[in-house]
Amino acid sequence: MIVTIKDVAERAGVSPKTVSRVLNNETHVRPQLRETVLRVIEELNYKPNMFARGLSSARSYLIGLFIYDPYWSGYATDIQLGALRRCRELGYHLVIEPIDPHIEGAAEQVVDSVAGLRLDGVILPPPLCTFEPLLARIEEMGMAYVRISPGQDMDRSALVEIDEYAAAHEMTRHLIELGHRDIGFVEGIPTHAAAARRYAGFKTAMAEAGLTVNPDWVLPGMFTFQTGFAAADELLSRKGPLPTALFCANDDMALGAVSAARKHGLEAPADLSIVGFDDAPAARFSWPPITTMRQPVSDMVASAVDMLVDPKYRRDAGKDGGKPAPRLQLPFALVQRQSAATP
Amino acid sequence: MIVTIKDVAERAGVSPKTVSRVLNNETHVRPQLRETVLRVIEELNYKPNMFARGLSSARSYLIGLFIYDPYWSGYATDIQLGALRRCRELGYHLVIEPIDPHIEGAAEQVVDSVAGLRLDGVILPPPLCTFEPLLARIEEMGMAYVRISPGQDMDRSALVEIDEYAAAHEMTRHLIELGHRDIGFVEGIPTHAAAARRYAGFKTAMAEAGLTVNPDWVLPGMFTFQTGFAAADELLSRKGPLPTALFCANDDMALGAVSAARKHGLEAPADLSIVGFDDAPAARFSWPPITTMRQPVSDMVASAVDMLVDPKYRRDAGKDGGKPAPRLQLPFALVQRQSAATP
DNA sequence: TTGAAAGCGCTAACAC
DNA sequence: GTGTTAGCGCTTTCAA
Repeated sequence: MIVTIKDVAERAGVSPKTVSRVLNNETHVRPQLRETVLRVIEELNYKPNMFARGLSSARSYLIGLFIYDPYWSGYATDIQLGALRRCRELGYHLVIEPIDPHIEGAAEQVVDSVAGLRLDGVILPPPLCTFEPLLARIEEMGMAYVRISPGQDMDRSALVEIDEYAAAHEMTRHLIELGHRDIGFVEGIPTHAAAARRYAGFKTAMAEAGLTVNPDWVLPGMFTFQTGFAAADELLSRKGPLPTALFCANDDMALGAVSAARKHGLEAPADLSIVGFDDAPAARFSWPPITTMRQPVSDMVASAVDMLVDPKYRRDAGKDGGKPAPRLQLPFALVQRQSAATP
Repeated sequence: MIVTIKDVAERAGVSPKTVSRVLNNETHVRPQLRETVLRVIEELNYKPNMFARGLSSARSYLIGLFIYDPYWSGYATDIQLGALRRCRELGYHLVIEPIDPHIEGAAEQVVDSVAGLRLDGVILPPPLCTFEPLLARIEEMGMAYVRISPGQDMDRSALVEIDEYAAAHEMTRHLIELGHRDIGFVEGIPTHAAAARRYAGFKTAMAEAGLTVNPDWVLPGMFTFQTGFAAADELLSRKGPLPTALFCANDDMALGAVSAARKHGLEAPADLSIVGFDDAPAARFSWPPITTMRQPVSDMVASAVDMLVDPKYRRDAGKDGGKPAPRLQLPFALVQRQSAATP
């Protein structure tokens, strides 16, 4: 009923070890023999048992993706898709584990619970990539991991990112070139280091253009629709002068801001230009479509998978303090849509 | 370095088998011995190796969730959360596998690729729960599976659902009681059987109230923001008479419809009542918040996990043609928010 | 370039 | 109630 490596070996007239060699693309197999084995594998529809494999070798063909995203923004969506896609391409499987940093001991518990899975590595997107208890436990267990856009501790582990600072700088330039001088900013989660770098890029671009940042127009946000809504709602409720443009640190908040503006009888971009960051799916389909900064999130996570699969990151690699942790920077791109225009 | 069952056994002064018994909550272990073993496990921070376990037993402690949701609606979000949560509670892990039904052979390929994982079962949410090639392959492989809201083939396998028909009926009644007589409907994906049952519930409720369904006001949709937007956009562009309420077969489309209405200078609910279905997270936070029908999606999937973990659904259970496939129906609830009012 | 033997860490089956 | 024995299906030695 269930086909094992022995069945394949018998039918192909070779030893199990030879089949194993073919399976793992090892060298030292006569091309002709390899062909035969491959054919038999096909014929018998043989699928190697991952458990037997994992038990006797150092690899599990399993990658972990740790997430915390209670509001399931478009960002988290892309993260998953990228990981899923590349895992599929490489013959790996993805194990997703949510972790709530606010729950005492949650991180440790999750890491322990996957310890038995012998994951080949784990991927840490924001905000978990800067969650210290989690990092500590992962390192303690000797697991390989790659962080996505941590924005700090750059030499601590492999990471993939975009230049958040430069991207925010470019977005701000875009607003300024459109003719805006009074620009507000809705910040992201304070503990998310990338959020700080976006704000830094904004501030620098303003200063370089000889513009001052009005502190009253810098609002707190948590990267969610509601906090974007709340920030804009609060801003637009005031008596004083208002900015002509609002730079939200991500798309979900920009969407919320558009909604809040509407509540105040204001339309984007006619009455207020609103831009986001990330290029989440919803930014494309909302009304108006949101001008944003595209981050190749899927590609970033796919690269993270690549790093984990690469032999030198595997858990049996051993630390060679020599090499610095690899740091991959992917390109970003301004996506002009209809939520921003001349004031 | 790595703690095995033998280490625990030695330290506790028992045999490995006894440790195994404790691990698996088997009977026939003296309470006192059990205590000792548990303490040693704790002390040594022992984590059973899933591979060894899976290799020698029939269980993998792995559940598969197959999804197809290119637009990552709120529905898919809840599906995942429910599965993740219950798996965590039961000590299982979730392996997520996307399948695109439009790609020739994709289903077969995915099922083959997880064959080596010996999943304890797979969960099939819409629209995959009615995708024949997938079902066929899963059955061929002898895998246990539970479908979510398939709406057809009710005796084919275990399933979890709500009474879509009754729910849509109730929502329509709500609109009618609000005073609406001219009600439009935006349909869901045609191949999604549950979508048809929602429409049926709508039609019956209308008929029962002596109201006619204007076929011009029944628009096609695909359960996405864009198709909801497009449907409403098209409807509102017409010269003729317009409905006073629009029942969208899910929340994402309702959100799109709200957006389209706005494009035409119409506000919900003042100018047009718009309701959805599902109670997706976004329905709560949009402006206006969407009146919708709550489906306990998370609980439904959690129940599906329970079914799969239950011994009698495990892959070593064997088919006993006697028992009918279990069918679990969970309660729904009307959630009145601000997108619907009297005409 | 190939194969034989010895486990990997756990649990099933069977003793005691 | 508890322990012993024998694998699960693969990969790793190491020998040929």
